Parts: sequence; structure tokens; C-alpha cells
Amino acid sequence: MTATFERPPTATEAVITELRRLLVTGDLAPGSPVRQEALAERLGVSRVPLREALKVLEGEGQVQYHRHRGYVVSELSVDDLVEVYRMRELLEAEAIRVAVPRLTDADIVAISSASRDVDDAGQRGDLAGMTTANRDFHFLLFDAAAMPRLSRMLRGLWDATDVYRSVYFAGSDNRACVMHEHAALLDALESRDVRRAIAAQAEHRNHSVAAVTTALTSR
Amino acid sequence: MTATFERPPTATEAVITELRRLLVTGDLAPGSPVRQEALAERLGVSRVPLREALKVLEGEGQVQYHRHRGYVVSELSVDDLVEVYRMRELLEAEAIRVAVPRLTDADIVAISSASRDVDDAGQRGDLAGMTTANRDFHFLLFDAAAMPRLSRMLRGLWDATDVYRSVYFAGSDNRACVMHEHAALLDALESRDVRRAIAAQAEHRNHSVAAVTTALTSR
DNA sequence: CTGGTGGATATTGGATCCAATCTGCTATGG
DNA sequence: CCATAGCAGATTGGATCCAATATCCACCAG
Repeated sequence: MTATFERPPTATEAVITELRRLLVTGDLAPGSPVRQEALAERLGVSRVPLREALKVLEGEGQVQYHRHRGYVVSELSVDDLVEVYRMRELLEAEAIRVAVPRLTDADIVAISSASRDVDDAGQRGDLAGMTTANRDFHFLLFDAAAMPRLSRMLRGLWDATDVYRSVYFAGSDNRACVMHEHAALLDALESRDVRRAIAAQAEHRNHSVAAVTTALTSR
Repeated sequence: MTATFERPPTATEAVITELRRLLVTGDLAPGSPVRQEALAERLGVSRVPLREALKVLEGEGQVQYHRHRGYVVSELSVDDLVEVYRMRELLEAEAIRVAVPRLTDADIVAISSASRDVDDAGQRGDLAGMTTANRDFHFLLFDAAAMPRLSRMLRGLWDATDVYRSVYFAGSDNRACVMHEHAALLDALESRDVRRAIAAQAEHRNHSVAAVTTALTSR
């Protein structure tokens, strides 16, 4: 048995994780400056690991950096949003194209299990759980393409809109729609139908971009 | 006149720039570990800005990080190379699709000027100059798409293979080929022909992937 | 009232120091 | 001879302290 120990991560890693959480919960709101001293104290670390973590998030576009002025939580413009979704369209299609012919039965089982997790979280009205389960569902598929760079880029693109996407799951009709679309995608995967899978993913994504756009413009 | 002052950058920024240079020159060779103490001293800074710089390069995939074991300069596997070029294919096509209809005459002038710079550097046998001029040439086009995220990702993909690509310019027949292909691309741009531009870029890229692959496998 | 100047304060940038962890060698027992 | 425990040195991780820079506001000249 390969005991996968829960190694105590470094402070930097812990801070990265925690900052991501603060970003999706909106605890660090878009546009707000990052005060290092206060934030470091709040997280129980010094500013050094915090600054390393911020450099990572800067690379992902989650925060922006200005010399001697520090970091600001990124705001998503509509242009930026359009760009993110266009790139997702191109890259997700590629991921699916490569992944579907490689899908093992075990992959399908895992993906459908993740789909059930989304549904369960939806039933419970657990928005956070739904968000992570939804992400797992999609990235189980993307990762099956065995293209690590592609997966990483896609994760970055998803991260960029995570803050805004959570509102999507808030509407119960949206939730129903999601489950339906996941079922359609899963069906396409089971029959190893690349074209249908890409189409299903595209439709799914288009619904989400619409929701995020309204969330973004009506602020 | 907008006096663009040469502001003294922060140590972290300077280190990032210098590390990039060390990476493309092979001074930091793929696979070699990064000894922070020695490197920091060599650059005349403390380890703090060096570590921040390394986190940035880690995000770009230029170095890899292992907890408590530090950073190692990334090695490009053939799989990785294939992935990089496949993603370039998808994203560069998109960039050109969007950019070409938006190209102003001034853009064309700038691009053709950059093309001349590549030629000049080629005549002089200035490999480093050719590399940067070549990069400028292509990114003038890509940036014209006005999709900053896309540009950034493309830059990352180019960076990942820069070390290996320099060998491409070493061969004088390759250099002639590059100039020829640049002319073809430029011609397509001048007639605002998206399809031909994408094709020219694709052929250009395919030549380079072939060269980089041999450089990678024959080591 | 406007524009600019100077300085006090807040904030970030970076160096140094110490703690935590890893690595490699050596000794010791089987 | 091999395996393992443990120690010493090397290396990274993180906290603290001081320097450099930006921001803000009071003040003054025009």
C-alpha cells in the first residue's frame, strides 16, 4: 500500500491554498489592494512566504503587481472574460479530442462518480461543494488527455473566473441545467463520441459564460 | 514627448530578467539544480528576491520546485515538446485569425521592419540578436490581436523552447529558410489573407519543431 | 482657488539570521 | 558483504529588522 501521507506543507504552499480560498469566497474582493502586513498576520505567517505566494498568483493573473505599490486583486473586464472563454473553447476542444479515445472504463466510472457528487452537492444546496465537484468532473476528463501543460493552462483559465462562476450555481434552475448537461456529456463519453462530447462541453460552457457575464456587468 | 524613464527595477525584477538570460544561454543548463546561496551571491542580491524570481519562473514551467529540495532547471521531454507545439498551433492560429483583420498599416510597417532586423542579425551571424528580433517579429503580429492573455500564454510557450530553438538559428540554411518564410508571412499579412497567414506560420513552426526535436533527441 | 512643495506616515523591498529539513557519509550490527 | 541507524554538513524555509519608496496631507506662493 502506498501510504500517501498528509505531509505538512510549507507555509508558502499553505498560503497559496488559503489565498485561493479567500479569492473564490470573495473574502479578497476584486479590485481591493493586498495589505501584506495585515494579511500575513491574519494567516499566521511572516510576509516572506506571503510574498512568494502572491508571485505565484500573479503568474496566474489572479492578482496584479505594481512596483512599490504592492498587489491588487484582479478585476475581470468583459473583454478579459470573452478572451478567457474563447481560449477555453479552443483548449477544451483539444483536450476532449485527445482524451476521449484514451478514456478507460475506470476513467468513465470516476467521471460519472464525480458527476454524482455534483448532483449530491446540488441537492444539499452546498454551493462550495458543487463548485469543487464540478471542477473535478471536468478536469477528470481534461486530465485524461495526458497533456499536463494543457491541463495547467485550463486550470488557470478556470481560476480566473471562479469568483464569478459561483453565482451561477446559486440559481436552482441553473443547477438543474448543469446536471442535465453533465449527463449529456457523460453519455457522449460513454459512447466515445468526440464530436458530441465537444458539442456538449461547448453548450455547457456557453451557459456559464452567459451567467458570468451578467454577474459581471450587473455590479 | 512621453519620456519613458529607465526606472531602476526592483531586485526581484532584475533577477527574473537575468535568470531568463542565463536560461536561454544555457548557463543554467536543463536538469541542473539551482543553488540559491551561490546564485544569489553571483547576482549580487540576497536569497529573498531570488526566491521570488524562481517562483515566477516556476509558474512559467522554466524551473521545477520540490519542497525542501529547491529548484531544478526544467528539462523538456519530447512529449512536452509535442504538447507545446500543438498548443502553439491552436493558439497562434487564433491570434492570427483575430489579428489580421485588425492590422493597421502602421502595424504592417512595424512588422516588416522587425523582419528586416531579423535579416540584418542573420547577415551579421548574430544569433542572440536574431532570436530576439525573430520573437519581436512574431509577437508584433500576435499582440495585434489585442488578446493579452493569449499573448502571455504564447510567450510562455515560446519561452519553454527558447533554449533549444537557438540551435535552429545556428545553421545558415535554416537562417535562409527563416527569412524566406517570414517574407511569405509578411506577404500574406499585407494582403490581409488570414488563411495564407495561418498556413505560413504553420509551415514556419513545423520547420522549427523539427529542428528542436533533433536538438532534443540527439543529446 | 490652483498648483506645487515638503515632510510625516504607511507600505513595500531586501538583507540577515536562525530553524527545519534533506543528503551523504560513517559506523555498527547482522 | 549488506543493511540500517545516526550524525554532520549542506541547503532550503521563514521571521525579523532596516532601508527604500510611495502616498497623503498640511502649507505656501502665485
